[in-house]
Amino acid sequence: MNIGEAAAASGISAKMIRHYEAIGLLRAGRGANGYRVYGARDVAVLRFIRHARDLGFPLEDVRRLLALWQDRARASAEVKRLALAHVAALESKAESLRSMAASLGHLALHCHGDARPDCPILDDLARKE
Amino acid sequence: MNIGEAAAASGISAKMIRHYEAIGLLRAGRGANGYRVYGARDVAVLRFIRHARDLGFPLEDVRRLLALWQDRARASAEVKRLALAHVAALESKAESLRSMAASLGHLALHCHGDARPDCPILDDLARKE
DNA sequence: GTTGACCTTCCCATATTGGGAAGGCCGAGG
DNA sequence: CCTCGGCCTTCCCAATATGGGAAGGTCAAC
Repeated sequence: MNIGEAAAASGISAKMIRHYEAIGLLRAGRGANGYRVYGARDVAVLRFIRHARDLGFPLEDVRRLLALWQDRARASAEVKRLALAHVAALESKAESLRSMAASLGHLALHCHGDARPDCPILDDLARKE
Repeated sequence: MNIGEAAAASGISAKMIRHYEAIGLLRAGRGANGYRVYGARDVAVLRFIRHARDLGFPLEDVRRLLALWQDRARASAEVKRLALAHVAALESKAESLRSMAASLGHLALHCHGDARPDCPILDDLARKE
């Protein structure tokens, strides 16, 4: 299977597959013509990566998860530790965004939003502090 | 006032002040020695930028907000439009992160997290699909 | 007049994904 | 046999925002 087919099978673009290889997340065999060659196992790895990315894991975490996945003697405690740390990071970031949205939403509530120039949003951004 | 003092007064690093100037968000005067020179008005602009960044506005939005702020004939409708669009973007991203956290948290609930290798988290990442 | 704190510009790095150019390889159809 | 479309290769550049650090100029104080 060439890279295009592996991309279609895994849901990761060919561009990113090459990138993941460049940063050492994968290895790919090469055919006589220099083309990368993939098998079912490689596609499984790519899908694993995609699922981890879909959960927001940064690539460094993905690297560790892949290593754990491929280590039959792993302790699930290590996986759980990584996962819970990531959950905490996600929640923290979500809360930060939610808080920004709430602040700005509150300011917008008091903005007429018409042709007049008065605007509590700009007033707040211009506050001294 | 030199850049260091402007940085301290505005809460934006000197590094970023130079960057903002490089991308045309600000202009700064120069002294005879080539040093950038800032006044109270410049610091007010810098603070405006910082407040907008604190609300998560991307720099392109900050550029528009600055232009609106400095336009006495602005319509507050335009500011409100920008703000509400940003609120929607923030909420959408927050929801996306929250959803990831929930999915992963749910998986982690079912993971023993001990010395055994079985792990529903890895099983899920490795699912075919 | 030297020292230390400040300033300058320029390059590099982070993390992730994509666009696009220049060129090689392959299979199909004329 | 030749050509064309579609795939592959590598390499460079783009975006987000921020910071590190080098090499060198300036200034104020001692």
